[in-house]
Amino acid sequence: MNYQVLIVDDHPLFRAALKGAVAATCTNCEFLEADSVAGLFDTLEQHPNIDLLLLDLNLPGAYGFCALAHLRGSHPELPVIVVSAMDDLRTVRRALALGAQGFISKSADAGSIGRDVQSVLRGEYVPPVGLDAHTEPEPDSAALDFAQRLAQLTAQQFRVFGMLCLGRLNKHIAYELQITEATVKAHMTAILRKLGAANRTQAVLLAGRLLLDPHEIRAPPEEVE
Amino acid sequence: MNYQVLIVDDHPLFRAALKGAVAATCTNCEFLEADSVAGLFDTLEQHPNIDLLLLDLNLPGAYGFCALAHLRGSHPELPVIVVSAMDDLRTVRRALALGAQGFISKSADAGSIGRDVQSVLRGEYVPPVGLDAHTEPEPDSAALDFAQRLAQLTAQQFRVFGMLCLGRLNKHIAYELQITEATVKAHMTAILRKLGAANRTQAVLLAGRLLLDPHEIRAPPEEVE
DNA sequence: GGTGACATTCGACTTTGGTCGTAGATGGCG
DNA sequence: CGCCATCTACGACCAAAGTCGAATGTCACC
Repeated sequence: MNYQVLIVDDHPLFRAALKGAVAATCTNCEFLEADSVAGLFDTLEQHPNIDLLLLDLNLPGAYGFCALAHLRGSHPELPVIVVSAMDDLRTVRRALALGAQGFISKSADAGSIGRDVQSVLRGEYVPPVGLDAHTEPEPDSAALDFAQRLAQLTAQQFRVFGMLCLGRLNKHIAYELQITEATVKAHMTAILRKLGAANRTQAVLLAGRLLLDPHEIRAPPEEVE
Repeated sequence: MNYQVLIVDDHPLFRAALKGAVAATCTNCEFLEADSVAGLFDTLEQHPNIDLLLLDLNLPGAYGFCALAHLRGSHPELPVIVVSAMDDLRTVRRALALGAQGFISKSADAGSIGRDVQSVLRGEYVPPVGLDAHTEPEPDSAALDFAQRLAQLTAQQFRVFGMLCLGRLNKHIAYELQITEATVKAHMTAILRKLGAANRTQAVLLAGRLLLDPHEIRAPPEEVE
C-alpha cells in the first residue's frame, strides 16, 4: 500500500529536495506536487486519497496561514506538515494551533525531515521544543476565531477570498473564475457573513490577523457584524 | 532654556514612569502627554516648539509604523524616540529605517532611558547593538516606499487614512470628522493617489506592509496605479 | 423516487465608493 | 498688494460593491 504525499512549494528545486529527503526514508511513497494555493486545492480535488500534505507557508498569493486554516475545514482528515523558512517559536506555535500535524524548518537536514514525515504518517508525531498544540495556551484567540470562520468557506468562496486579499475588483475576480460579476457578489456576500465583516475592507483587515505579527497589531476593526 | 518633551502612550502609568525616568537626568524638561494618535497630532499643532517625541508603537488605532512614517513627513525636524515592548532586532531596525532617532525598549531601566533621551536631545544618540540606520541595508524597500507615500498625506488626510484602517465607512468617517461625505470622498481620492492604490481595499493591504512581519507576507497587490 | 440541505449561479435593485470640477481660505513671495 | 500653491470643502455624476430573491444542480438520506 502506497502513501500519496502532496508537496506544495513555489520553488521547484526545493520541492525536489523535499521529495528526496522523504523518499530516502519512505520507500512506499508516491509524490504529487503543486506550486500555488490554487494548484493545491485543484490537486486535492483530483486526488481525494492523499495521505499527507507538505505545505510551504510562503506561497504566492499571500495567503499565509489562511490556506492552512481553510484546509482544516475543507479536509479535516488530511494531515498537514507545515514547511517554513521562518521557524521561530511563535510561528511554529501558530501553525500547530491552526491544526498542522507537524512543522519542518527549511533549514532542517534531510534525515530529520524524513523522520518527522514518517512520524506523522504513522500518526505519532511529537512537535519539537516541547510544544503541544493542545495543551499550549492559545496564542491569539482572535486569530483562531477567524481561522474557524475561514474554515467554513466553500472551495469557490475561498478562491474569491484569495483574490479579494490581492485587492482585486469583483469584475477581475469574475473574469478569472469565468463567472458573472453578479455571482462574485453573491459569493462575496456569503464570505462577508461567514467572516463576520461588514465589507471587503474589513474582511481584508481581519485576514491580516492570520498574516500579521500579533505583537505588532492592536485594535481590530470595531462594529463588526 | 527648557526642553519640551511629548510622551505618547496609551497607558497612563507608563507615561508617568517614562516621565520620571527622563526627569531624573533632565532637570530642564517640560512634559506634555498624549494617549492616542489623534491626541499626538493635536498636541503637535498646539505646541509647535516641541523638542522631542517619545512614541509608543502599540497605540490605539492600529497605526503601527504608519504614525511614525507620517510624522517624518509632516514634522521632519522633530526627533522621535520609539518606545516599544517589542524590541527584537527587526523591529528596532525598521523603526530606525523609518526615521526614528532612537529606540527604547520598555524593559530598559530608568537610568539607561534617561541617558538615551539625553543623547538624542544633544543630537548624539547612537543606536544600540551596532545598528546604524543609514549604513544598514534597507530591510524592506516596499515598506520604505510606502512610508514615503504616507509621509505625503496632509493632516486631515491622515486622519481619514486612520479610520480607513479601522474599516470605517465614508459615512462614519464624515460623522467623526464633522465634514460631508463628499469631502471624505475627495480626501479618499487624494489618499489613494498618494499611496498608489486603486481603491480602499488595496490601500489597506499596502498599509499592512507597515504593520506586518515582512517575513510572513509576500505578493503585494498587483496592478497598483 | 422523493425530500431536504446546500453550493453555485444569476438578475434587479439599493447603497457605498471614487472621480471631476469648483470654490473659499490660508499662507508664502515678489 | 497681487499672485501662486495648497489645504479644505462640497455637489454632481458614474462605477463598484453589496443585498435580496430565485433558479438550477448535486448529494445524502429516508
